[in-house]
Amino acid sequence: MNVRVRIAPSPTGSPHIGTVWQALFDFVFAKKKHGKFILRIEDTDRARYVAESEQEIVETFKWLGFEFDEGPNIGGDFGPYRQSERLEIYEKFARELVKKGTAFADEGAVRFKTKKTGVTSWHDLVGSKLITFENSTQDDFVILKSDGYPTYNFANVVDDHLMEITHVIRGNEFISSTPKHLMIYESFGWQPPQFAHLPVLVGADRSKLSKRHGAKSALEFKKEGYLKEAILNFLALLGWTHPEGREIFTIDEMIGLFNFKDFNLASAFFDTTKLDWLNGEYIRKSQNSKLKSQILEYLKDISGGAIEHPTEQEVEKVIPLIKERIKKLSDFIPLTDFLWEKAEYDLQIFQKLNIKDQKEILTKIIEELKNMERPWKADIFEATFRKLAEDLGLSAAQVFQLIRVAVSGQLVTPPLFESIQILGENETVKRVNEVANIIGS
RNA sequence: GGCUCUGUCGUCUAGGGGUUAGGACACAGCGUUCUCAACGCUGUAACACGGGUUCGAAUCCCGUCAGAGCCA
Repeated sequence: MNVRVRIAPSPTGSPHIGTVWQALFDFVFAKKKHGKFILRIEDTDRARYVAESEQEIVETFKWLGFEFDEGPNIGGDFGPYRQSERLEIYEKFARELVKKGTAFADEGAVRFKTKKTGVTSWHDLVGSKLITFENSTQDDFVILKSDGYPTYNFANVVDDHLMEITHVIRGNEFISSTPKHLMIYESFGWQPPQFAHLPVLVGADRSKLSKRHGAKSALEFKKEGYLKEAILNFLALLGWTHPEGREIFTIDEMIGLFNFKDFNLASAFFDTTKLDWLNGEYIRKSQNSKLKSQILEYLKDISGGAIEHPTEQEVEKVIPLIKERIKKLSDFIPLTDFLWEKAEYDLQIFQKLNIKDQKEILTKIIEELKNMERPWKADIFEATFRKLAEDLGLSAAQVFQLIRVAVSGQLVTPPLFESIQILGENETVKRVNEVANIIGS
């Protein structure tokens, strides 16, 4: 059997993380079965239609690597994959059902006549279980609205059949409408696909993640400095478990091992705490050269154009210093900007140091800096200021921390010696001098 | 309200008749340390509740409760 799986988002806004989570399993299953992954735009809800979101859907999937085999392309023709351009098809099939007697006209709309006896059931792939509905609970339902647009229930079935979809993988909010879908397949005499109803992702209030509840779009995560590899890995961990219990794995590894039977049926709370950790893990194990281009690309992205500083060489130099200190690409900025920009000083910060006579100490530090042979060497730098600390009756940590704040205006920076090396001898002395001048005794 | 799905540490989860209920994140403590990280070690923390079956139930069955979804 040639497996064909579709993801069918509605263009009601930039796809949020719940949609991406669904798409991940659609994609992984299709690849696992060496089948086709298809994108279809379900735009029959005209009230909520947002034109740009079609492009955002394509852009998001492309960014995450969900290459689809069939579907619209950026800037290309959405035509056949957009339901709004297939209205005559739904109308034709609705008429066919009326002719067969399983649907009837009702105040301008067309309504499907459900079976009222017996049961409708199917074997759901997720959790491998039988789900059964009494047909007596299924009311007649509208398939074609009076404005000529099909309802979700109808368009979905017709398109899935026409596109020869073999596996319908979607959220379990559709479990209740599946008996309706099955009845439509039956009255056409069509072979229904297999169903896999995934649990839904929920937000802090335990209700389904949605834009209305402030669910972030996938592209916002990109803006916040998350790597796509980390996002994908994190999403995979919600509901699915690697057979060896591994927490870190690639999508390719997942494709080889995936099975719906192993899915956890409970809805998962989307909590980014672990995503932050995973993102840090991915950054730490990234090759320096790769991380360099990721950071440069990120900086360019958020500034919306070319940037002067940091340059490629500057980023390269600083990467070993920050690699273990950033969880997100965005963390790069506050940690390093004092290196390429003028440091800003809030004098209150010096009080937090809990060191007396700072002006005098800074003067001594400047003296040492001026006497030190250039270029400064890390070991000599360290020995010099350890000695100075001892002479002043201070701990080495106190002296280093004072230099740190004097040079950066911050309590937290990358390692001091290395930072100063990037800053340069002249700039370092200049900054310490400035601080010594503005600080009170 | 009817129907359906789901309940294991704070979060993501493993397990699925006999386990000290395992792991990861987070959190706390200790170590290392020029700050912060990273790293290492240690710790706190869970089977929703009630019945039943059984020698034995977190695990199987029934009910209750709770949450979610769809429909009205």
